[in-house]
Amino acid sequence: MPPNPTSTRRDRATIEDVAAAAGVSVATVSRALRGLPNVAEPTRERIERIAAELNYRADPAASRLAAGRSRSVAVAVPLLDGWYFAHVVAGAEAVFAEAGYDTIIVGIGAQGEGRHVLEIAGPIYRRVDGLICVDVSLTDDELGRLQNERMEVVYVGHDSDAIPCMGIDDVEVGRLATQHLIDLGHRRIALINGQPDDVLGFVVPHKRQQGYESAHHGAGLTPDPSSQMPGYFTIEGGYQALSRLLDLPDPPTAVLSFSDEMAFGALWAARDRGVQVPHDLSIIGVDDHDLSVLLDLTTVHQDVAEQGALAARTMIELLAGREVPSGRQNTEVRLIERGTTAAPRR
Amino acid sequence: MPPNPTSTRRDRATIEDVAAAAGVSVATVSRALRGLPNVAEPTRERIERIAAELNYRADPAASRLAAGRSRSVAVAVPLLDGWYFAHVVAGAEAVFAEAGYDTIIVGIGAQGEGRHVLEIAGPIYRRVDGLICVDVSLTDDELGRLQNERMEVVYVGHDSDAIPCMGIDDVEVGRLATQHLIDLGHRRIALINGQPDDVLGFVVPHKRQQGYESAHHGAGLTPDPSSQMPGYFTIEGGYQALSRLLDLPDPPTAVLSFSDEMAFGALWAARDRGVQVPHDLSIIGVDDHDLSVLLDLTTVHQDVAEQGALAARTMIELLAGREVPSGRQNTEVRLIERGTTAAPRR
DNA sequence: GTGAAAGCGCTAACAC
DNA sequence: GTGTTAGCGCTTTCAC
Repeated sequence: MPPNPTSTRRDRATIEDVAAAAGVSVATVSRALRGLPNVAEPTRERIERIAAELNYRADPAASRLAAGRSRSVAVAVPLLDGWYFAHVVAGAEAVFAEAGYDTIIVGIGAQGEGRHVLEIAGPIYRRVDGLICVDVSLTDDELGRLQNERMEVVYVGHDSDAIPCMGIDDVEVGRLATQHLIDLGHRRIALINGQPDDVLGFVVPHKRQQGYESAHHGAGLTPDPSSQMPGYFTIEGGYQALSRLLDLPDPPTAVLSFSDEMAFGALWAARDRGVQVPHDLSIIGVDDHDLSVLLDLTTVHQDVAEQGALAARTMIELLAGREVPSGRQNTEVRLIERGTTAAPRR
Repeated sequence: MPPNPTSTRRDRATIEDVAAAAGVSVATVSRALRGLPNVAEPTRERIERIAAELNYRADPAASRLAAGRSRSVAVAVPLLDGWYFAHVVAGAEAVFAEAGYDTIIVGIGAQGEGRHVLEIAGPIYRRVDGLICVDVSLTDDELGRLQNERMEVVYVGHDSDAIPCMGIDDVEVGRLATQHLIDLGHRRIALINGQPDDVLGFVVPHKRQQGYESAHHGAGLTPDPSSQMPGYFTIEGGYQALSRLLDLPDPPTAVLSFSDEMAFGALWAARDRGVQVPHDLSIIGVDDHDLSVLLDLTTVHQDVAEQGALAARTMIELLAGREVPSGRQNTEVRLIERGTTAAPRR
């Protein structure tokens, strides 16, 4: 075979090239470049210099294969284009990038009709060191299988006592928002919820609903189940939900929407119907979406990017083998009073 | 060394397990499972059945190392939480997932101050087969280096004649929006642009501005450079930009914002100032953001998710070794007239 | 149509 | 503190 130095394989320096140039073995190069002990300082410096000159970087596939770690994590979300999910992912990605981890995104598809984690097992299998599930639930079996493959799992939104979970106090969110409406004098408070009835143990709306109910009970009121509509966490869903609520024989004077995006849809429906907000109807959301201030929407603020960042930091700790308390870690929420809520007209 | 069969390595079937169970060699298993020729149909079926039973999937790191392809792509975006970027990524991810590719997201950081592609080389180096740059530019040198490593590159938004680019006709966008305002009778039409002066050859605002200018010229008008403000493609930036425009000695009667999010900021500023839209001021955006209908914003519609999907399909073709025409592939745009534009008051 | 064997580029024992 | 070496699990010639 003729020597063919200018062919395809001109590309990249390997660890052997660095070792040869530095006059050491590949093992030493590997140690030096990963900051492991047992490398003399002058040796390390020389190797680092040469590696830089040669523009060498370890092939991730090769190190994954040899070491069993890929320095990448997956973030699973129902849909990528929702405001909430985009912000969680953004928060997580920034932290992971900083720490040298790659972020693989996996869209599960909303409404449970989509791919389930059984299927995302494909992208995830042996490809990532950890998985962050954002409002995506794993069955015990799935969780067990992942952990059996030495994968770390962190939840955002969902709850579990087996693994670390980031989120907010959703019961408090429901309570806070409902109490605000009750304090204003409302008695018929409708709900724009998530799914009609909960598909995959999506616990967030359940908990918010608990808060909604407890606020009612605390005021000696009984919530009316017939004024609780699914809004699917979309603008369109919120529109539909409020439309139906307004068709009720005894329509509500106020509505709590479990997301700002659904509240936007509700605002839209109200406008289409000629219903004056807040005079005829008060609307309160949850999230404090970037546009809520513009639409003057009263809402419960949460820091979504921070939850993503927290999840990422927790994951990094876990992957570093450090102990992390499983269970919930909540970020603060607070009521933001704006113009879409007021006392009922009578 | 004592045999230790029950230790850590209990996890997963390897290709050898499948080969043994099927009574064939690993080579045949590999061929069969990847749909390559030269496998007898009964053999293939048997192998597929056994692989399924054993829940076998090829280790991606091992195949990457052996084959040089990782079946994953990177999508680089300035920021992940903008509406536009979230939708491009969502569109691309769905297509990639369908085709069995993993999607790695890489946030570059807005405004050029962030990490540049030189640095994203880290996550990207030998880790992905291709890179989609969304409003992120590569220098010729960077592009050359990537291609030298046999990576395919596709642009969304940006322009290049060396590689395939997805987008819209940005000149037409600027022209269409400006013409709409001119047709309504406006003569002092301000602009809310992207960066103050263009950092990294971000060509999209430039082209929209060309359209803005050509519409002016076509009507015998001369655009006023002093009424062109940077809005940084953020809500906040749009707010600031309109605030400054309203402070001008001779404020505009209409403003074209190069994104709906900036237009939302402008709407907000107008409201804060007590400026009535559209009576005192017309505002038109670009995007047709999900919330534009709610804010009754006149805008130029584009299908963002489709651009991401197109980019992904193009990338898949490229990676399959099929020919793809380099150069631009535009999706349709159209004017959506809503309530924020009207004839000037006098 | 199928198998044997040589790597892909790295990490991790272990020996020195 | 450094080198040797045996894999990691797959793909891919090349024989048969």
